[in-house]
Amino acid sequence: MEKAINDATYWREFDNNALSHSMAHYLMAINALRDDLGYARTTDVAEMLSVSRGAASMALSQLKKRGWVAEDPHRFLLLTNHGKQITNSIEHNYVILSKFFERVLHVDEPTAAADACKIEHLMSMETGQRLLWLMRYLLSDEELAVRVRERMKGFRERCDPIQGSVCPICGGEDECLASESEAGRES
Amino acid sequence: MEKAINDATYWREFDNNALSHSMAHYLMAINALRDDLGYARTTDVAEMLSVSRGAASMALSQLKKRGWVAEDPHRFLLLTNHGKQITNSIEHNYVILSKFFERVLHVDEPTAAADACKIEHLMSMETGQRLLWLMRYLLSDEELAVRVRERMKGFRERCDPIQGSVCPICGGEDECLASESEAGRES
DNA sequence: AATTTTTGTTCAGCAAGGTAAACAACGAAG
DNA sequence: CTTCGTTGTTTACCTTGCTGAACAAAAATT
Repeated sequence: MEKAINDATYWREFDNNALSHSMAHYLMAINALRDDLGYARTTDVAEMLSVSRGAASMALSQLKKRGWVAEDPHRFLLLTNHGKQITNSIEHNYVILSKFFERVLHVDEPTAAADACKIEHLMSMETGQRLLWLMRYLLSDEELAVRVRERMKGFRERCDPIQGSVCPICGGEDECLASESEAGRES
Repeated sequence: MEKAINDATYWREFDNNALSHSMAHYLMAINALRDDLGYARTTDVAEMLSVSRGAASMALSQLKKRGWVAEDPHRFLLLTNHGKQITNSIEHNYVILSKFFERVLHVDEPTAAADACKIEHLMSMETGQRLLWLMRYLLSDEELAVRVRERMKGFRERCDPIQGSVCPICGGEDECLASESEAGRES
């Protein structure tokens, strides 16, 4: 049976997530800095993330304690193998999401980036993998994919009801898209 | 120009989000209880979310202060119009996401629900709307969509590289899907 | 009417994640 | 050698969101 949207086994997994949003960005900052500068220090991480050195210091000591971050002989920050794996998977999710939003859904770049950034560490690898499959297919040169893109272009522009389509949400016959425009965004 | 993944204007929006994950679920709990029981009290909300009555009491007083929750003449909890709008949009996002994961990506139900639950309040309405468009199209009876579903079934099963396809992530020629299986999930 | 239960609120405490300020330690420059 | 700037850590404090315990008020029972 399907669990309710408020089922406690689901809704509280949010906080129990293996890696918090901020921790993910500390890891990615180390990665980016080592690529850009060849090294990463606490101060550099703090500056990149626009947090105080104190906050960075404490967060990084947490990550060291968990075995995801270490220091090289020159006392520069370093991702451990485990840390590198985690970082890669999150960056991977970010790229999949942002490119999917931009190239498949044609969401504008800033919105795509913002949405992907919030979601990257929450989407399971399972879902990310399958989203990548879909995107690879829809963006391929395969004749069918090309025709779908063309067809979807018109669909998006006119937002026209598809013949014989049943709304995947309400199960109804096209009312859903219309009724939903009422639901505005809050302040 | 494209902003970096760690750009502070993006990564810290996570905490500045208009509505936190837990607040969203307090709102949805009220909604669900009024549908199920015809009323909603603090204790009912607490029980549905598996939190203490104290936590629910404090969270709800926050939501009242923000004007999203009120009390009816019988002192039962009530969503204001504004609160109702917000709740609807989040529930809408949840349904879009979970159905997209299940029916388009064929993710198993528990994973789809867990992922959707974490993301529902973070995905913009813009992106959600477009995702709905895509899903409506891909699940429609239109001849092209049917053929795509059939084609994707084989694609998923064999995970075969598509002829002439360029990996939307690395830009390369099919190495990306392979190299990515290294990136395991952490503990 | 008196007692017990349920309900809702408040309070102290904890954890995550920030800030600002104080401070130690190192390295370069006078 | 001393002084100054940078670096990294620590400390006190804030906010969100939870727990558990104490407590008041309302409902239900006896």
